[in-house]
Amino acid sequence: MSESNQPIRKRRGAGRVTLSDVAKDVGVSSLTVSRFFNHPAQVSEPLRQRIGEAVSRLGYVPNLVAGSLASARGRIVAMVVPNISGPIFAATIQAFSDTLARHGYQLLLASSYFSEEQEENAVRAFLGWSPAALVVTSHFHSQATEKMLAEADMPVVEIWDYQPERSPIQVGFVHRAVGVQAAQYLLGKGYQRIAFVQNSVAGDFSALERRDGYAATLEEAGLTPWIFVPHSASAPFEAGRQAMEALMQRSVRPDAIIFANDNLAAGGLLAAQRSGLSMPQDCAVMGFGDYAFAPMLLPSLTTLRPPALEIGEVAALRVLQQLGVVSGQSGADHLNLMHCQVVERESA
Amino acid sequence: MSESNQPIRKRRGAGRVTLSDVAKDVGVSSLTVSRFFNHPAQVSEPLRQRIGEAVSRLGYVPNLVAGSLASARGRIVAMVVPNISGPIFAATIQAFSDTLARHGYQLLLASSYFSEEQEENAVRAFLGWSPAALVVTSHFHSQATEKMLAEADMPVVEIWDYQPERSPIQVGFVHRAVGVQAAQYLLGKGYQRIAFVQNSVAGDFSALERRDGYAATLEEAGLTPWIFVPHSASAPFEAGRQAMEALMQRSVRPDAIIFANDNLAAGGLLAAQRSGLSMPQDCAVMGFGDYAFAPMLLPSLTTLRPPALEIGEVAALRVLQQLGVVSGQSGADHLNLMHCQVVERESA
DNA sequence: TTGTAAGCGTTATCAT
DNA sequence: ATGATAACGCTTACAA
Repeated sequence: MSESNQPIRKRRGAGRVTLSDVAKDVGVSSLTVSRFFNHPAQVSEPLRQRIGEAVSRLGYVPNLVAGSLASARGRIVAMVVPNISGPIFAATIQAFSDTLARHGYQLLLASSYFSEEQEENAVRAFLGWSPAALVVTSHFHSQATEKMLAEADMPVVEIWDYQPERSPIQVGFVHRAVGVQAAQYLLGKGYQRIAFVQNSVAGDFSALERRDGYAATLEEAGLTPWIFVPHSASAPFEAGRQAMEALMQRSVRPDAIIFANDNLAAGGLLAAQRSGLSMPQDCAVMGFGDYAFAPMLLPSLTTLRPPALEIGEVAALRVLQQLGVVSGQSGADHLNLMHCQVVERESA
Repeated sequence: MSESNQPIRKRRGAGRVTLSDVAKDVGVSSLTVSRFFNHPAQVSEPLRQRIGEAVSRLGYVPNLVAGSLASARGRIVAMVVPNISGPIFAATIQAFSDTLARHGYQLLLASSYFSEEQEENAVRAFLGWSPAALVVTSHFHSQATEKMLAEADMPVVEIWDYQPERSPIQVGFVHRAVGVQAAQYLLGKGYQRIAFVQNSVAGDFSALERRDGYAATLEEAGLTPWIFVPHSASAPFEAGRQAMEALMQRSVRPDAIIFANDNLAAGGLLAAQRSGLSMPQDCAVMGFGDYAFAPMLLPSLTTLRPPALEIGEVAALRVLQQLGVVSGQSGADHLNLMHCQVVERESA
């Protein structure tokens, strides 16, 4: 029998090629191979050649899990958004993920569906991976989540919102100001009886902030806010239809409606068409989000365009700066105020 | 001085509460605390009580990185899709992520932008995390990616495609068949001069398979396929417009056009409207994808609806079955053939 | 520029 | 039902 005392040791690691396998092959210590990856400058040129050759010949894939455990800094960034498939956050996720990937970081993603409980679960699960950074959406969190964010030993970013008094890095805009912006736009156009249709999704608190901005602006102008609340269970389109029908059969009709988002607005517009109304003559309509379909509706939808892509990019950049991966001044750059833009089309 | 010989040891682990901290607090070995999480049945009731109490009092968060290294099976699943923000894959990602999360698995996500090179990079990066499973989109991969998939020591799933002869689990539909389906639908409606407009994105090979299905069907019917190729650099809307204008100023016009996807179709429809054409009288239009705006166009868009959400759900389920997390028969369930559905609206 | 030794926090093995 | 010990594969601190 030859060499039968070779340790079997295939218990766990299923025979993957390891750092020391490469090291053995080249005839150096595993430390040197590690340096080859993390500090190539510290390895001599001839050695670099031979190691590089061995790495690709052996098909070595660095075990990032082991690396993270050893260094306590994994190249993963975790992100929680209300939803992935909505037209709003997808662009942010995409930009965020791409910017990270360009620097060797991967994205761990979960959605909260505007539920603080689900957000909390996601954050808790993420923390176990000790990600390099943690990104959450808006400043509305459960107490437990707040606590985790405060104690988390890593950069924390809040996106799609802007609360200068909060300590996590803020990348977004002030929703209340967006409500003001919408109301002012319509007032400037001469509309007087301006209604606001709330989102049918209960947990969308940011939409309520936009509503508050609208209400305050109307009151300042000496007008009475007029808020319609759809049945909370209904789907967006349906809620928009509901709102439009209810509002237009009043004896005193609104002359303009701000919908909490473009989905609701689209539902409203279609309902109006069906009733033979012609917009914006009978009633102006304004949305929020500038979803892909906004320019294709009839009439095309006037709406507010949030800087979705920019938020993703800047958030990623701030994370990378905090991690020291890319350079950037330190000042008050935890504040990143952005703005929505009125996209004027036919409906208002 | 009291206890000044306490080991400093704050080198790396940044003072997080560990398993053995909890164990020390309760007065058991860390092994028992580990069991409390992974095999609760093996821990006696009174101990379970005390451990549970200590865990929440100390705010212990399991270190998933350490756990993964020790057990060589992390609760992470990696997924590569062409893009996140497109209207097509978002629903799949959402459903996939949610189904996984329900079973304690997290989603690691990256996008390839229909580039085999970017896909390869993403897969390579993911493998380092030794995810529990790996999901990629379609069967078009670089050689190196194929090799990695073949050698990966974990369940591999290909979604949005169906190639029964391939070994990874297949969850999706046959794109060629969808091309046939579209052509047959239009032929059935009596259209004769049916054109196909290719995607302007170069790497979208699946769209080419749909085209081939269309071409074969026309030839079988004794008709000549008529394929329009937009400038490869142009954006989808723009490409659709381009195609529509080019095709409609021919002396012999098509009486129906199949666009590679709904974005192109929307561009085409808008261009037609602008030229004063009325669809489908002057020319029928059919898309692919059933994007959110399809019912809101004028005319509303007839298109093929892919089972996006279902793909995500089933893919997640198959992964969980392979991992033994949920039960399921073993047979030939690596094959999951689904179908697209013609959504008949006004445009064709 | 290269190497040695000591963890990182958990789970698998084997024992009691 | 519980525990002692040895991995898991890598990186940091300290030497040489």
